[in-house]
Amino acid sequence: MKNTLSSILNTASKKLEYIKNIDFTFEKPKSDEHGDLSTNLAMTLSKQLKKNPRQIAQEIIDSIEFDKNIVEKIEIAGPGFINFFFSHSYLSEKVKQIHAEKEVFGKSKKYQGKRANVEFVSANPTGPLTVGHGRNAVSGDTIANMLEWIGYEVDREYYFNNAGRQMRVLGDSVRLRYLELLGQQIDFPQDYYQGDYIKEIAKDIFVESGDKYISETAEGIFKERAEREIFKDIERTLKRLNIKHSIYFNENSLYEDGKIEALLKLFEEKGLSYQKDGATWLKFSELGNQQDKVIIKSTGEPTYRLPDIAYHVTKFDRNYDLIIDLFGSDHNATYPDVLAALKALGYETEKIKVLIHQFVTILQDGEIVKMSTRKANYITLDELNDEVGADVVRYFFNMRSISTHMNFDLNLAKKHSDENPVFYLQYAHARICSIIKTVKDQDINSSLENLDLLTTPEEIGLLKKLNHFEDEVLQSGESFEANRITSYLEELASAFHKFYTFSRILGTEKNLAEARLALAEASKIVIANGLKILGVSAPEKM
RNA sequence: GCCCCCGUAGCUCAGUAUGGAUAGAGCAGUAGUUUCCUAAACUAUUGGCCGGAGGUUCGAAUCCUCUCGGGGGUACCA
Repeated sequence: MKNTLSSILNTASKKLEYIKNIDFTFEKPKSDEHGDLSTNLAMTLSKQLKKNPRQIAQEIIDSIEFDKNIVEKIEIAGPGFINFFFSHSYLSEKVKQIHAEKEVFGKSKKYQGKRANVEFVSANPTGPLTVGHGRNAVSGDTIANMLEWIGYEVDREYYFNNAGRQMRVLGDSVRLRYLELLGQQIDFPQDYYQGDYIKEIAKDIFVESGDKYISETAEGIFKERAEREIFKDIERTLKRLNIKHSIYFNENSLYEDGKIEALLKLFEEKGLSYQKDGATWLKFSELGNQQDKVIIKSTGEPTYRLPDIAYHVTKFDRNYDLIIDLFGSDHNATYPDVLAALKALGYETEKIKVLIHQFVTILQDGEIVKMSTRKANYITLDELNDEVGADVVRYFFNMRSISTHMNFDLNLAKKHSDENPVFYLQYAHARICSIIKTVKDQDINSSLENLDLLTTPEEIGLLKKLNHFEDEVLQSGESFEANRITSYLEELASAFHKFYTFSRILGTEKNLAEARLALAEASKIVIANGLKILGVSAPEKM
């Protein structure tokens, strides 16, 4: 729709100098009286041209050439909006396109040939994924889906770290539990991992090998075993949500491949690093950030910043056109340093989009549950999945903007109440499947020949909604906002339910019945495609 | 102290990028709809000083300043 209008408006550039090289923007007016699409172009131009916006709007309208078969009328309204009303034949033409394109309807080639990397989850294997990780996982995977729909070739990447203090503590937690099983008196530190899964891993080792590892260090078998088991669980949890990463990037490889060393050398050559108090510092204060930070501790161990920077260098080396980092707000202090360092090294940091999602607050029995992996006080993603199912989990996380602090009322989610709109969408889809089956039995087959018969307000409302799908997908993908898709689908389902209520297929004159069936089938395709983007199933029956 | 996010209807949230036309939706509430393709639906309706105060503008939920409230950060932890 927007493309069609852009090219129509461009015809005005033959007569109007100021229309040249303008990137037209359109919005969908809130009220139907204001047309199908609208632009505030004349109002924007009025400042620069110093003319009355309504007068500019009139000039534009007078200068454009358009086909009455596409645009029925153009109006100037309010302070200077130009409102466009599409013709019925243009709107119904979309039904033919949907029938022709089916499951690829809505896909765009705009970013064809471009490659994107979406890094998400990236939780270290220290325990089961929590509800908070769930938000990250679902958002990341859906963003990847949306990018694919607008033409990108996408890699889904998981970055993890199996060196460092965190994992050492994990290994030692298992070791202590193991010693406990051997009958030793242990002192289990408070800041160690308290969860039962630690005891289970220790028990497995004990059952298999007895006291064979009584003198083993934390870094050996204990850490290895814990990491392997926990990672396996994480992958299984993600798989339940239909999430699968294509690349697992291990921090260790950065050391093994000499990437860290090379980076350190580069910093030194460029005069960006210096030594102080036995540590190596990076001059972030000269790169526009608040203060210098340590990249190598006096103990010789790097801080997380150094491998993070090196890791992002590899993303640039892998030639992505778009690099997305998705993480929780607890990490919001780390990315300015990484970006500043990359920029100083000459990388095009504009390619990196850092998306930060806010925390999920869990309400259980009206009380906020404070979560901490270490204290084992959390609700796992698996538990949530058990309670409400993957469709609800995916839809729930997708329906809100990632920047919002989300309240997740467990009791409510468990209830399966009407408050969850995923059922509303799925029901619309199931209903259509049911109609198609019923009317096929009565020998009614959809036809694209008489779409001009679709003239009731409900039919036209549905046609209009279907016409917006491609624009919505594009806009969602470009802004990385899945909640645009969920809102759109809810409106589409609502338009369909209205159509269903007022436009019967059975008992209607044949040509009209066949046209209505074609419209219903088109709605089914679009709902299914939208749900596909979100990673939610489209059931045939409910 | 400083940085990031949030504050819009009883509840959960859109709308803020690019300022525009009477501020939207779902749920809850109220009143209705089914001899008829799935009532997990539909129709009508109640409900708002867009946290507050200034400012910019022909025009502000949207931009600027200040302020109040909530969350997350601010390590030689990740």
